[in-house]
Amino acid sequence: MSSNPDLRFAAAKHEELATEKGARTRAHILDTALRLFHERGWRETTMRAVATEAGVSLGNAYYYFSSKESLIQAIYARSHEEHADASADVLANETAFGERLRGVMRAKLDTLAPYHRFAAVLFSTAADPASPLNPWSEASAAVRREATALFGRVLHESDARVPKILESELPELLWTYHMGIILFWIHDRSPGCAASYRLAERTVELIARLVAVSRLPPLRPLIRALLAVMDEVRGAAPQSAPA
Amino acid sequence: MSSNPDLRFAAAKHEELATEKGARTRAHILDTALRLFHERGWRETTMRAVATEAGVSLGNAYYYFSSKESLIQAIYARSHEEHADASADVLANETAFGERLRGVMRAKLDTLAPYHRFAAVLFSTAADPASPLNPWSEASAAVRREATALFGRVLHESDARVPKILESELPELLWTYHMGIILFWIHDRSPGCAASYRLAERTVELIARLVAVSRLPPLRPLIRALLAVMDEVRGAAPQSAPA
DNA sequence: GTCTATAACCGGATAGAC
DNA sequence: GTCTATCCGGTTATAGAC
Repeated sequence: MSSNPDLRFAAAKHEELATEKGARTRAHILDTALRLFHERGWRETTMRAVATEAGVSLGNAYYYFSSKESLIQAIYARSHEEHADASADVLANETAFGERLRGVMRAKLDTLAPYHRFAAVLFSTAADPASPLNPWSEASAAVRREATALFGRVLHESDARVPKILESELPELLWTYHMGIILFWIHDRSPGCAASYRLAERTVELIARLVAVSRLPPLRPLIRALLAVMDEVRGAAPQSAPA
Repeated sequence: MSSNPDLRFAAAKHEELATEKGARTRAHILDTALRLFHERGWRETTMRAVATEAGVSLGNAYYYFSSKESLIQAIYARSHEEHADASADVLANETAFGERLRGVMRAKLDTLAPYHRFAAVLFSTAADPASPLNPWSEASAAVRREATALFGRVLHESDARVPKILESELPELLWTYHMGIILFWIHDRSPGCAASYRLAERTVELIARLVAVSRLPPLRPLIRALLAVMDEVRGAAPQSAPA
């Protein structure tokens, strides 16, 4: 995993290939940034403040993180790992499809919680097709693949029986769904993001039901049409990230 | 419409209440900005360049547009009006639901075309919950309502027969769908955005079919669950826009 | 080569005079 | 309503230390 240059560019460059001290400096800057983002928010935290608080010069901070955004990229990768860890338990012990999905979605919201304060910026820069943070960008391909695989495990090691044509596509559909929940969560101002948890519960149930009825004959052509659309979407828009 | 302060704040303030000259200056700055965004892109166009090209000082440009983003807001409102105009024809003459929806979606893509070059920024800032450009924000409420009403006309003046419980909610679902198409379009790099048109065609057909089968008894509980989720989503996340 | 620092550049935004 | 002058913060150039 950490050998993947897309996902782990900075880590590979500094934590593996470079010196011990460099790795520690980098980690320290990242931790400091994370703390300041929590305390003050994203816009309110200047790179100068991050550098000062971390006890390094501004130029040095930029040596490790090429931009303020790239700090987010590092946080993004960290969050994904936390989610995978938090999902391990349900994935190992549950067999019911609905329960597995519910557990993974809960784990997602749980692990995201500490980032809620500045998640808006994370997502909004991620929405820019030109940004490497964009989920469809090359830079994000590795994380996206891994996350999709996670949803693949939700499905394939479960008791669910779905039509063959749908089976291979469903993980990606589930990943897209989970992005939708995140979008909602970003806007969620309810205490403890309770609304997001509730929404996840309901939609998980809805999806479980949809999966259950997916074998009904009259729905077959609809599913086929849906998959055709997905192919279409996947085929287009593979832009790289221009500077 | 222009009496609505949310949608038309700047316009109301300057085009209606202020002087002739001020209105002309404002329009000229906006036109200049639009041209420069086309020619150079968003990031590459500086406020200084806009001011210089428009023949005004930097401070003066900021007198009319409180931020670089607020230029986009003005463009956003303009685009919506263009869409409504371009949709008038199909809405007046077509009766088949699928055809009406197809026409309105085509009109959307047609009218959006000139903005494709810098649409990414438009959308990415719009994804920020704190941004007034956000479709769910108070500032956008008026445009959203109008756009939803447009999709209401697509449905209600058509020949489609849908279950009662769905009838009142479908317009908002269609609006959400149309946002999804826009998201795709933003990423679309195919010549003339042909992929987006194709996707719209396919999804319109898919939706028409879904609407047609929506009366199947076994789907009734699913629809009910879907509507419950929509209620949930609507209830939450009504954040205002902090500075 | 790896790391750190200082000084400067650039552009968004604001203050305040006219 | 318009300007000039200035601030502020992201980013870069570059020089040197280890």
